[in-house]
Amino acid sequence: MLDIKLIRHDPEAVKAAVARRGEDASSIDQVVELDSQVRTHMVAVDEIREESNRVSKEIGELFRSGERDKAEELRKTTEGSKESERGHADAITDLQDQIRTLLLNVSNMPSPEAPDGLTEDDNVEVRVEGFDPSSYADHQKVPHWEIGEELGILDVDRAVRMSGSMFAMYRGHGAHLLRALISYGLDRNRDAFEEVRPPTMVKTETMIGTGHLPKFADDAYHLERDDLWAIPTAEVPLTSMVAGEILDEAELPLRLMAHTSCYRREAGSAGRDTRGLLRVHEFDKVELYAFCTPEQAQDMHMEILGRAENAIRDLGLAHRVLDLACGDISGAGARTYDIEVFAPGADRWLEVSSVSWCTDYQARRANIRYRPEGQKGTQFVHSLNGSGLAVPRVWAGIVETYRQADGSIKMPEVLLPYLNGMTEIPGPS
RNA sequence: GGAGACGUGGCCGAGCCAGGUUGAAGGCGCUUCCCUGCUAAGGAAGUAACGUCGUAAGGCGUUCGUGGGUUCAAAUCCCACCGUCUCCGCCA
Repeated sequence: MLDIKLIRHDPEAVKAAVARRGEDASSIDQVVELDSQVRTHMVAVDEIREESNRVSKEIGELFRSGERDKAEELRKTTEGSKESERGHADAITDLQDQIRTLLLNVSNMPSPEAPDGLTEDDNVEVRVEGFDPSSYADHQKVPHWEIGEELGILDVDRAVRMSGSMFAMYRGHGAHLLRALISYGLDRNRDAFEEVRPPTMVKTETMIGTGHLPKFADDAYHLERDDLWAIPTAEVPLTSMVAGEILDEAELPLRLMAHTSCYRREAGSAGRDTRGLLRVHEFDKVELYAFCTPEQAQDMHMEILGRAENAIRDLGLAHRVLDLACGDISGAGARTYDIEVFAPGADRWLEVSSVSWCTDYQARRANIRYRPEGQKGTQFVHSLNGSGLAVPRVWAGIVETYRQADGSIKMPEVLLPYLNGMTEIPGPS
């Protein structure tokens, strides 16, 4: 959520920033207008309350000194003020609801450094590593869904039978590889990030706090009977972990990581990318998350990006880093870098991480503050998040990239400590 | 799922039954100062957030789990919800 004071103070700058995303900024003008009405009513309410507090106190004193008649007389004078107060108070509630609804649908202002442009075609390629299209042998040009079936490590058909399309089931060595990737993703960040295993089903208000509701209700799974939502990412519980709290500056940056299942209905993408693991309703992910001061945010952004990229690099996967154009950054982000892995079998780039700096947009919404040392008062923290390791697509990249001529799959060196002696997934017998 | 107890400031904990000088006693913690050879002990003062008006000093308002209600007046009475604890039941 954007800062109402900033909007009040400099609406044109806010509109200009929002417009860089290609979003309609007219709601900012509405907010300014509604906000000034709110304050008019607030002054009125405060004045009425001040008066009635004063009178109440007087009545109390009269009662205590036994002057009941005078008290009764004074009480009569308060008649009517209540309705008036109620009228103003209701107006405030109503106006603030309108403002909130408008603001919840306004995305964060992109960083001035974020590249111009409205679509993914405008994303800026920051670097490409290990990618040479001519270097792939024929045995690598087999999509992972075919490899998975051939080796019995990925069973899409049976997963679909029990859960419907866009669900997958890993088996045998495939399941082992998945488990190794999760441990690998967590362990390499253990030096600085606290490992958390949060709930994956949360209350409605939790989803609202992180901005996934009400706007994206169609993208999430909802258990009606208990009014619980399946989280689309660990970002949801990790943000809520400290929602409403005031953190000590000394504990910032607060680095957290979590492995969870993530659940997405993918409502808008029926029929797209449905083969294999390209897009699934349920997947495992190691999420990196940090709360920090505005001063620390830039470095933290680079740190999370670096950690996510190193994990991919050390796995030996061809990848590239994109600096997302304003129009392609998701709602809460001010600046986002995507990491994409090249999958030679599927013959395409797969997004495996999206590292976002959300400035104080999420913190404002979830009310997460800190007390700057030596200063009075509190300030909103900055929040940052990025996938440390999104399992299915990395799994796919490994299986395709490391496929040998005999159909076996060599395991990347860095995973060996997690594989109990398994150095390859054997080829077809 | 059944029965009962409970939710107060950074923390502990009074107040609630009998509504009113209670933004809330007392203690701990923290900050500043005094005293003291050092430390400890002791003394004094201070110690919330948010909103709004104001150039400012400051004023006013809101907040005792959350949201409603009763009342001139609610931490205190009523209702709903959320959560915690104890016992029983069930269960990995």
